[in-house]
Amino acid sequence: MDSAPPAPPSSPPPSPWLPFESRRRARDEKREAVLRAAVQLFLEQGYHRVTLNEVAERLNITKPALYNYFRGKDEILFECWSMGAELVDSVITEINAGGGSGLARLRKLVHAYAALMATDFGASLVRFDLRDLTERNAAVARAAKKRIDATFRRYLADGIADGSVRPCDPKLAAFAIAGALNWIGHWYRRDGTLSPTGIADEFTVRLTEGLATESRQQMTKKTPRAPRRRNSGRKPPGKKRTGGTR
Amino acid sequence: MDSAPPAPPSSPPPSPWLPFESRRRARDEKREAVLRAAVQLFLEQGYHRVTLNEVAERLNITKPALYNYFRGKDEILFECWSMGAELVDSVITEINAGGGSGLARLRKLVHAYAALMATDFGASLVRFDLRDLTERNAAVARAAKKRIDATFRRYLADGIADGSVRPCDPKLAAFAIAGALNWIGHWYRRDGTLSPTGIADEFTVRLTEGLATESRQQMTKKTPRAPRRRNSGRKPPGKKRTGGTR
DNA sequence: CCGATATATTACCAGCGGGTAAGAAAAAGT
DNA sequence: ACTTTTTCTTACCCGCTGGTAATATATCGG
Repeated sequence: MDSAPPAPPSSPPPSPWLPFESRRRARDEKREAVLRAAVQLFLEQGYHRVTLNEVAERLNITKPALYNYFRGKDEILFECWSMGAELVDSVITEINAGGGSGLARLRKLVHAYAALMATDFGASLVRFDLRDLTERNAAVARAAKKRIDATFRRYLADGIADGSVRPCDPKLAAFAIAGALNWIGHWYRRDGTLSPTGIADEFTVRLTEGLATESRQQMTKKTPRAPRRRNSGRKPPGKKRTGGTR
Repeated sequence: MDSAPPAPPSSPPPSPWLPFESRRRARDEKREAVLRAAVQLFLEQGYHRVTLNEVAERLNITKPALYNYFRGKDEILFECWSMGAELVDSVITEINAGGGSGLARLRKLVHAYAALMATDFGASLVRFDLRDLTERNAAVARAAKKRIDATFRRYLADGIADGSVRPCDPKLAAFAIAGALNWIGHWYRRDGTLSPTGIADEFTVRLTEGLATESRQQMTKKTPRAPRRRNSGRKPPGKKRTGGTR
């Protein structure tokens, strides 16, 4: 999330491969540029309708050049998915680090997750079909999904235990909440009238108002804004891959 | 056109094309058999991974035979989708015919919709990608989706107006509810531990408890069972297509 | 300026899968 | 029984797209 020192002092053009410009940027930057282009196309048109030629063309290169960075189309898909998974993971890590009741943590998660669903890599979490991945990578993805689901359930269970959440079935409640959130990734449009933060705010109240023990409980309005530098201890920015290879 | 009487008195085997049996059933029955086989495969493996050969094979016929009933693969997809849309439409029609407060009707819709998501044709509503359709058919599908969304919003707005629902933004609330419901189509498994009616019951309370004006309002427990096809009264069996062609 | 290495290109292949043409085999009509 | 019509099969095509080989061009260390 807050990794990679923004950029060397130079303007960041959309594509590092300007037709005949200095194409000497670091390998990882190019890799990421491929992912950004790919995730956008995949979301726009759907994985199967996007050809590698299209991805390459958008980057001013040709198809085989992609194979310097990825083993194949499905690996690109997986890496896009992983980017989203890492975002969620870092959100969860941060919430876990902080305190609060079960309900409070649940609300933080709902808010952050809703906002994530309005981003490309976030949406890719729910719009890509894991069956397009190799069995190995699909297993990694399933595991990550399971962790996320478990987190929702744990916050709910914790909330019931500490009295901040009304008794309910955590499994089904988590499905309901996660479902409403995931669906954002399907209907949200950048050019629409609703802003990501607006959606996140509204969903936070809407999805938890029925669960809270006190009807008008104080809604901790702590929008994390810029994450303070104070998490210097845990989570080093360096390549914290979720796992998965081919 | 729709002269075909419902069915000759005989048992309905899974496939009307038993290897070398009497293959003289009515055309529409075969058409539907294709759709049932197709929707199952599409959900199992995903549209793009299913070949027409596979569909045909499961029916003990060969690929070109399918072209006697459909113009192409994408039309089969659309017809599957339409089956689901018709189910939802009939649910809505039925609820509209009955009375009740906005909240009461919303709850009926949530309950019926949740149950639908646990069926093949119901799930196809949210698991199929409309971009695989021709532009013409996609437009029909979008229109149907819009009608469904509008219904959710209307019930909410009605509920706010008649005082059964707390004031809220109907648009976002509808998105939240519909999202949670639609997601069922993605995680529900026939062989799981949760029953469709159990899910429907739970979701009905979970998704509306926060909206109700009175916390413990009487939950009208009128399970309308499965919306049986061939409901003799309304919706004449004759090709009441949603629209759409190629 | 010169090899070595990373990076990109041109040209190509192979398989898959939707779709079609032509004709066999049932069903239905007469 | 013979024709007509519907239904289904065998055989085929062809375009598309992921992936590869061989080669060219930067980039960099020296």
